[in-house]
Amino acid sequence: MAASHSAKKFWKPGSEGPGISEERDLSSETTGSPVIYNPNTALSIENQRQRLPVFKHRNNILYLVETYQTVIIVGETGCGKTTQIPQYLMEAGWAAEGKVIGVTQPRRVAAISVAGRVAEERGALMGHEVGYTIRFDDCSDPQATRIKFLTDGMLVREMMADPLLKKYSVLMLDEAHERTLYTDIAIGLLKKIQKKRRDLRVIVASATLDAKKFHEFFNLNESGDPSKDTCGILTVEGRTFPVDIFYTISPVPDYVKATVETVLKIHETEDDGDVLAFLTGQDEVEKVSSLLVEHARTMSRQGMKKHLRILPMYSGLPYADQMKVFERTSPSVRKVVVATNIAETSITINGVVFVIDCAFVKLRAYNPRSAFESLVVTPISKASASQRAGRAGRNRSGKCFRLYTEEDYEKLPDATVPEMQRTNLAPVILQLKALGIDNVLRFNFLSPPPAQTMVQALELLYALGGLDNYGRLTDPMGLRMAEFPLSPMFAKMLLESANFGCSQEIVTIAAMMQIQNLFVVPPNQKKVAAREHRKFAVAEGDHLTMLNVYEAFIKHQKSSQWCQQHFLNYKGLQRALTVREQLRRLMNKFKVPKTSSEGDPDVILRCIVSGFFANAARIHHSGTYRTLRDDRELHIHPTSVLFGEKPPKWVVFNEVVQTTKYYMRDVTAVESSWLVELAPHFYKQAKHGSLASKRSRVL
DNA sequence: GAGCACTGC
Repeated sequence: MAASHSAKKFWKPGSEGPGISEERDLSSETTGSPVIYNPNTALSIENQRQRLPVFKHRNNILYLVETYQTVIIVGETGCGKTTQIPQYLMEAGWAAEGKVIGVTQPRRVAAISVAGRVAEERGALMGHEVGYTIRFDDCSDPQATRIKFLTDGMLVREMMADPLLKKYSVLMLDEAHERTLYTDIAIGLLKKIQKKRRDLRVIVASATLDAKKFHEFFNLNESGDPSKDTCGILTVEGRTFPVDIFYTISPVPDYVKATVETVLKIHETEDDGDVLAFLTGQDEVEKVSSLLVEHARTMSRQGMKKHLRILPMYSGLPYADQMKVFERTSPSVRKVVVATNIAETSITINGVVFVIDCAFVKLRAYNPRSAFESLVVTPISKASASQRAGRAGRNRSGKCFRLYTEEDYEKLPDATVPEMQRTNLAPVILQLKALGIDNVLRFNFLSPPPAQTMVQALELLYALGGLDNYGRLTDPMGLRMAEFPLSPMFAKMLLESANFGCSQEIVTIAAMMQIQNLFVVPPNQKKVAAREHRKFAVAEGDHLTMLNVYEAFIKHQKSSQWCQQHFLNYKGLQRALTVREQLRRLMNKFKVPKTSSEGDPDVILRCIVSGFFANAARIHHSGTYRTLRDDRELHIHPTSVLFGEKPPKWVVFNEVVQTTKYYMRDVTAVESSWLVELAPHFYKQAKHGSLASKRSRVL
């Protein structure tokens, strides 16, 4: 770990160059890309394993797991905890008698790549002794697999079939400091399981900041005598390179401009090494990229020897363009990746030596009063700043340019608000109920969500018929809804679809709505793309438009070329096929018959209303929409096919996103009579043929 | 007239 004792130096983007360095600690890091083993040059696997920092702690880790029910491991980047600890446990006998050592990851790719590495180290075929389980891809063997990597969401699913997780002897929750929704749920549930299963061991792998919180949460010792603690802590040093941190002298008025200036300054004054710049959204990424491309052209014309290659990176970018950031460049080219937060944890780009950090991130927020989610540009946390800086020190020592003052850094919160406290909880509450947690308000949350958010969730679940008057899961509706890997409104819509005679179409629509960025819009071909997309549009709205796209995709033999011609997300559509198949299987399980509307749109729309009635809006004389529930102003999202068209009187929508205004996404025109008919417990007929929510004032 | 952080089941 680097000491922070050198003189603090600052620089100002656009004026003087970066000054002397100050080294700082870097926080723990994700298990990144798979390591490639070359038998000709590499050390023997055994030798490599012993050189990892975690190896020195092997016996201590085994002692702690033997002694304590829960062990918190603070493992820094590159210490080897994820790949080694499960192997130590297996070697010590924790996988004997058919027991399994489970290791969770927040992301699918991480689960696969880490499993691959461990299988390779053990000389095992993937899916036998070592395996992984993620949605749509179970590469494990119930008899043979001893070490199993899985996503934390998958672990929560497994609890529905096996509430005490009997097959596991140890569960290690990796990257717990990220505090993703499912990691937090798993943590709460595991604490409950541990009370019934004293033999179950839990290892929480986390960054320094959160270790104490995890320890307090898991320690069941109330005697005040530390020798009776049920939870231990161990810190394992990492293996990363030092990163010098630079702050600005004064606050930066415009970080978009400052990012461009800093890239150019680095290019002029610094040695070789690629640049990674963090911004908050697609717009900013495109803006900075295009400005830099202009500068790069000018510099080439002026005969600058070293070239700049500018690469935008965000999740909505077409797959082929995303892949470009991983391509190697020639030594005469400096790669500049301009990215959203996707580059903070989800992807790792090799060769990055310089990081530029604007101090902001776009985060989901949930307003329990309006029941709307929004995306808000928020200052990052210190943990996040550290994570971003660490991206510069993976291959050799690097530099991080923070576009804010050290004083402002000190004001940042230590950690990001856990997802549990920023999201709509209806899916979580439904799942907890299905797992037998009757009183969800008293569930042992690591960070309890706002009570009002829970009440909102309970009300919605009641309105959907998933809960009864006593808040108990209904049988069969609630039980079945919980089995769908979708939010409760979708589950309700699917389960009702047989009553409307359109289960085939509804399964397709539900699957299509799970994919993001179905319509691809390359920034330089906006008009052509829009023209192609209009070909699928129908007056009823986005749901039937998506159905059209899917059916056309099938008609054209699921061709990737056809997708490209029509600016459609091919990988997304492939995913929709898989999701659809999974949903179809669940429908069969619940004996929902296959029926088709045979071209009648109304039955499909009515079925959508049966799930999404709570998300209804009517046109206001001002020309904008108002929610039926509480008369809030809404607008049709510009990505909707209904945007710019003659606005229908009544609509239902999938979700609301708040940016500059409240926008409805995935919008479909409906009849007001359907709302009263299909949700009589929710709406009643008011004066003047209008509708009113039973939960708010009559309009 | 105008907009889409990132995961996961």
